[in-house]
Amino acid sequence: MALGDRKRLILKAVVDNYIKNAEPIGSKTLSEQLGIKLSPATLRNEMSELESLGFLEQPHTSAGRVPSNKGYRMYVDELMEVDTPSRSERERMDKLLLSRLREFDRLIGEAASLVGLLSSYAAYGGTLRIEGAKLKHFDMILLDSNSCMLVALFSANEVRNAMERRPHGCGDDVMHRLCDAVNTRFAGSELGGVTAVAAFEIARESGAPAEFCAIVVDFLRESAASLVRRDLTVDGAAKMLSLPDFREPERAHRLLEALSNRSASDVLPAPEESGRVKIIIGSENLAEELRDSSVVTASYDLGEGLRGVIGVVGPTRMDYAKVAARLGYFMHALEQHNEKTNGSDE
Amino acid sequence: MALGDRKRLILKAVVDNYIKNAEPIGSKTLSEQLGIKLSPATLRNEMSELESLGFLEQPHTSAGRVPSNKGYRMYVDELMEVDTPSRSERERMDKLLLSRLREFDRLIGEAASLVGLLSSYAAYGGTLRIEGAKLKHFDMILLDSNSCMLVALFSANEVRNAMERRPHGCGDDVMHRLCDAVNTRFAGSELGGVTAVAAFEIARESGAPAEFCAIVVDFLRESAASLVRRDLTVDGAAKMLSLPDFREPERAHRLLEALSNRSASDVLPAPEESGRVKIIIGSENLAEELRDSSVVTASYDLGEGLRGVIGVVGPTRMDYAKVAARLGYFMHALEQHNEKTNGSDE
DNA sequence: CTTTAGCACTCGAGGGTAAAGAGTGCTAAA
DNA sequence: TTTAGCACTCTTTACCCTCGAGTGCTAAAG
Repeated sequence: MALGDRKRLILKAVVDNYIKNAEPIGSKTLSEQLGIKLSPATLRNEMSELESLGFLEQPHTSAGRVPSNKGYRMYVDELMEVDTPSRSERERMDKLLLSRLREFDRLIGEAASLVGLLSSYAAYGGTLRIEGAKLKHFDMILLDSNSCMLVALFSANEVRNAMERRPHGCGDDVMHRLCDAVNTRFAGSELGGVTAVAAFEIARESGAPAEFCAIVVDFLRESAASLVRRDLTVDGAAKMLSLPDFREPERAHRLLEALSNRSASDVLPAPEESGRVKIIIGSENLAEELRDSSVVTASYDLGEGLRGVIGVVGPTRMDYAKVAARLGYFMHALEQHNEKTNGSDE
Repeated sequence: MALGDRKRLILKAVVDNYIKNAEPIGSKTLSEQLGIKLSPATLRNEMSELESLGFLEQPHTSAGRVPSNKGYRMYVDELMEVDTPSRSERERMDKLLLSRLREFDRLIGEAASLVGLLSSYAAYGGTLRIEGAKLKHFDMILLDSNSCMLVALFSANEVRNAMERRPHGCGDDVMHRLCDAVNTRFAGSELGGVTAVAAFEIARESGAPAEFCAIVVDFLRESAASLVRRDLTVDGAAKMLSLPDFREPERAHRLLEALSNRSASDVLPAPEESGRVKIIIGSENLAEELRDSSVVTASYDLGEGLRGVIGVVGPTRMDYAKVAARLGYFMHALEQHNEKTNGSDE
């Protein structure tokens, strides 16, 4: 489907214009805006052909043309120009990155928010997925004679803790042996196949009550499970209400409902190759309610199973170039920083 | 401002009706719905008086009447009937309460969500405020020769942790002394006036590098600060778009923007006496953008400085009786449970 | 004195028509 | 191959009209 240069130019102009103005564009206005000199009549012919090729659509007989999903696809794949983030935008992203290094999930959530904000419209969400998280260390903090705190440290520095009643008549030495038993047995493993049997064995090895060991094992299993997949918030959806695309309230309603009911992982694709920006246009969306919206996503993979996707959701008429460039920039910065840190760490 | 019994009855009927149907009610329909036999003409007189007293309003000359803010206030304070939660509603709330005991902030957030859901419309948020949180215990988990984890346990079982690089050439004994020094100095205190001087003193007592002690002190201070006030999520706002009150898109936009930009503590009042349900109607709201919305809130106080408010936001036409009863029920259940637990704990 | 029936009046909602405007496709000339 | 001209289509907007719900007022009835 090689499109002639002139058709490509015209298609690009139509999409650019529609993204900017949210209104169908006709031959006359187009002829004024287009770089090359072409009469409205010629453009009418070209546009009519682009329509029969499936790149454009007419809302009704006598309106201008609007890009079809196929048209957006072509635009995104071949036509759009890179829209480099401005200096101040880059600074905001860099600053966010540096300020949230300690709290990774907030970082990802806020990054998505910021990108949505920078592209001046759209709602955004993020998914965080830690695959094969390994237990690095288990410990207990003995508080007093009848309470203690369980602490589990996993790869990617994820921590989980829980307060527990301390078993009666169980000296510090027993508790320490329990810790050691858990660590020798589980440290470095994925806790995938932890069974209740393990609790008994640990109890035998350490001399701690079986009941308490069961609590510890459950804690470990639940903690590990809670790491596997975490959906992050959808934010900024309200902003979209002011977009002309959502003048019909029911369309707005549908989208907002979808964003608040569906989890981010429903909306966003599975993480891919790191740094990769992916664009899902209208009907390409799996979720029924998003068929007239688009999603721009970027994947990251920071090692240690820390992978995920962040994404920006907006109408199909969204400013793909802008969003993609900003997501791309952030991801690039994130990975660069990660490499640097890991380099000095290991 | 003692209102005659008949006027009270009429006002109640008008508000009830408007809450249900979202449409102004006129004398004729009212006369059909009212218990006592009164002709439309009589009702017109009464309603006209209620209007000049400020309890009712007319959207325009020839529409029915609608309650004013003052009318809602009267309704809420004296007129509305208790709307006891159904058995299944109570069960849902009880179940939520029991299933989330370990994660207090999630509990509060989800409770608000659930109450919003049960009352079939409205957005909801919650604020959690831990006042005067005291450090219960500080500990370090020594992972390997160059990393360790700081753990701080505060009252109300709030935990904070951070990974830190372990100072070079610093034996386990030094680290333990450091822990002890921190605990003897700070355990049981509010960490309000912790200064950098403390870090030097701890360093001197324990023999740990001053630089590392400074890191520890900063960690403690930041952790304590992060407990003081936490705003919880606003959820379910999208549902409100289907309410007839938000047929004008800009009104919907204004409210949703306010809910996503303003923090929950901006919208909700300061926590009050425990279990107290408070209703803020329309113009009584401090936040400008909420002047045509209402907020029903309930405060809790679980001791140990664990106080807060959860609230349901909706249009002024919201079903106050329903929301108030459900919030009240949940709070009651929460406090009862809390008393029971504390009773056996201490 | 209170309640009710009657009546003229007001105002918004809904429906239909007409004019305006934007854009198209087709044809024929450049 | 491009362009000018023209008839045609379709939406948007304005306007007018009618309908109906609801009101306030007055006067009669209880």
